[in-house]
Amino acid sequence: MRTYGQYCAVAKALDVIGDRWTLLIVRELIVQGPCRYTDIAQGLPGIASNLLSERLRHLEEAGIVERQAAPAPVATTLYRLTGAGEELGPVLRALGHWGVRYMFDPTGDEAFRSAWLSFPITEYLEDRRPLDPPVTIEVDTGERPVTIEVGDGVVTHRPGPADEPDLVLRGDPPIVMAALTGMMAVGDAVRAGLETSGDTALLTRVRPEP
Amino acid sequence: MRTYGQYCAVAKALDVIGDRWTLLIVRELIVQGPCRYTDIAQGLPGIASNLLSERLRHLEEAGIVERQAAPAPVATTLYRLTGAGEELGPVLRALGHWGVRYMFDPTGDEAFRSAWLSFPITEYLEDRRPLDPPVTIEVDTGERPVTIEVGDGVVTHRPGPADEPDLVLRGDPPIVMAALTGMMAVGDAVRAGLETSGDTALLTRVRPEP
DNA sequence: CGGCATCCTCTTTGATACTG
DNA sequence: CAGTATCAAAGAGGATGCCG
Repeated sequence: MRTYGQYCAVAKALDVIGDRWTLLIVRELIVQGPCRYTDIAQGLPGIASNLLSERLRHLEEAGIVERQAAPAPVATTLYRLTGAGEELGPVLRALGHWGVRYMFDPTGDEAFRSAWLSFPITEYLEDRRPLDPPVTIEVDTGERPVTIEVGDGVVTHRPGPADEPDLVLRGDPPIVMAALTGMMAVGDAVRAGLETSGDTALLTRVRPEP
Repeated sequence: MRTYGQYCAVAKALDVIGDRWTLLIVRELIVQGPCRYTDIAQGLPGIASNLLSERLRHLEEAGIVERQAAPAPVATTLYRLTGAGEELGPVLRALGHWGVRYMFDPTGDEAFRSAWLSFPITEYLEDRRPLDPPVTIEVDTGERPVTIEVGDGVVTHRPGPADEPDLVLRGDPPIVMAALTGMMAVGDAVRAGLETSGDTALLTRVRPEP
């Protein structure tokens, strides 16, 4: 294991989770919850199987991930974060917060999983009118749909379609991001390819202050 | 440039600052402020010169670092963080906060710069008795001394010795860290090699709640 | 000196194939 | 499904040389 050899909290953190792919594995375990090897792999398009295997072993030795022996019916190993692993949440949120600036560049042929929206949603959206009745927004980007529920001052989200959405946003991930976060006016977003159904005025409920 | 090719805020952040050494260069520019190539290099023991050069170029292209042409007398280039670079502060603080858990292992022959204490100090110490008169603590680890000033509810620190310290802590970095943060009782720390002069009871002023 | 560029060796990675 | 095995390519680390 290659270390920086520095007595510094930042360097020591990077010694443990600074290798390529490592933090993205933690990301998958945070947004997906405990899951199987193949679930992690499909959330990390491009990773080589040997690397995923090696990184998981390293994370286990470091006490960040633990593998849970097969429960009777599933008969497979589950990977889950330990307490120390969960405590990496703030690191990932800080990275995601900083990285949102790159989400509005036109995406070429990048991979996308709607679970990754978790970071922008929890970091950027807020319930700006907590006293108004709850609202459901469905986001549909071609991948799995995501449902955002807004009400009582909190914004939550979950995978899957909404039963009776008040608003549906459909389009490529960057255009949906721009519309959700207010980087682009709804009219401009629609002209750029966003499809909507429902009350687009509801977006002002969740967008961050300009 | 190698990217993850994922439309995800975290992955895109790591595309830019995920390479080896990159975040540590940003760390140096945060704790040292704007400085010269050699100042960065001496804060990064072990880095190869070509890597530092390449990373700085990359950071400049990414708009995280800017180089300032030689002011007349110094006749050398200064590197400084841009706004986007400063905004990496929360990322480094989150990493440092998480990494403090590794600061209490016995250090073998790790490099140490007292400027690196900046992260534990600002993350962990607080003024727990803001109404008491101000207090000055000097930390001396063999490297450059650091002075911590506590008063009016804020904890500040600066390089260099204190004029009239109320307390001086002297010893190897891990033992000083343990004493400062309260991971170890003062008596145990002294038995483990800590030297003190002044009023060790002042430590309760800054240590985090147990 | 400060700020690199080059060359060389060694380690890590990425892509693919294969196995219990 | 959950990995290992193999191997070519890329990157890291170290030494040295160059140039204002």
